[in-house]
Amino acid sequence: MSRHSHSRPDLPELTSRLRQRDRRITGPRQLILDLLRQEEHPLSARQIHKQLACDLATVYRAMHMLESMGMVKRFDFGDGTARFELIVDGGDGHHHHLICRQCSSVVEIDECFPVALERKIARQNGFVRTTHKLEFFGVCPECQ
Amino acid sequence: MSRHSHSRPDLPELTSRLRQRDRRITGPRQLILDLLRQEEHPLSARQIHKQLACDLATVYRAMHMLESMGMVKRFDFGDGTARFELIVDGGDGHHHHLICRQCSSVVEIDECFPVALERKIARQNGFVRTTHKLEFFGVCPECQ
DNA sequence: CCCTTATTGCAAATCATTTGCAGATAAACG
DNA sequence: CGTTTATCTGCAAATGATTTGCAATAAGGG
Repeated sequence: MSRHSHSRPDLPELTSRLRQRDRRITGPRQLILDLLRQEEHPLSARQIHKQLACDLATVYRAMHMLESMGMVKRFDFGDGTARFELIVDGGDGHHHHLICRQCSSVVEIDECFPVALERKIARQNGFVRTTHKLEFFGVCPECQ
Repeated sequence: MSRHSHSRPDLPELTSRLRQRDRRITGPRQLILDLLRQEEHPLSARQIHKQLACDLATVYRAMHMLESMGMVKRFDFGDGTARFELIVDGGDGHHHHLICRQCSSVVEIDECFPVALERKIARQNGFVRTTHKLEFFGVCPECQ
């Protein structure tokens, strides 16, 4: 069962989380949340900005706030542009992607195998509070 | 056995590879190769530049050339700065790191577990020519 | 409805990286 | 060795992502 079968929060559900944390429910924030809500894949700040009537700086500021609130997760596809995804399942949003290096299409990878590996590596090196970033790259069926 | 027990090429060995590919053996390139040769961990262009008497742009240009020649590997620690490591063992330099989010110290992880996983994910999604980027983050013993 | 304070838009700043260009210099040749 | 020539380098300016200062605006409480 894919994580995309998990509940996608509706907009009031999302904005109420802002209210609970003393954050104002503004026009731009509603637009941004509503857009992220409908997206399966991570979006860059520029992509978000292009589709909405609000400033780029506002998008970046909103992303920082939402990230610090644990509502969005930042991903890094190695092209120098951060991408953001709404966390939909109440967890920490940890998962991975498979990205086509030709057309940049994205497949969400729901399973996370490296956890066990991560624990082992952490233990071996005396590290604590470990996480990891893992993304896969290749050429998708369409681009072959 | 750690990959750091593998042979570390000496400078003439490295520069001769440039000659074989019709690349000039210049002062800056020798400095850069000699510095990378002595480093265990990836260095950013800025770090390289700070230690050498050559222009930052020259460092970046050298990195591109060396990367395209398969002599250095680019790593991404998620802080918006590329880091480069000399490939020492004749392979493709593929490996991973464990990075302290406090002091930025780096541990090289020699094993690569996700290969099998990568194949499975590639097959399931019809992707070909896949790779992956995987880095671990945590807090090192000193910073705890 | 008013007040206070968070938030926004806009422009300018910052940071990593790239690029244009004229001068320097490896490497080939005689 | 000197000449030649294409490759490199340094410097400065351009680029692209992201951040920040600040005055104007707008939530949300009273």
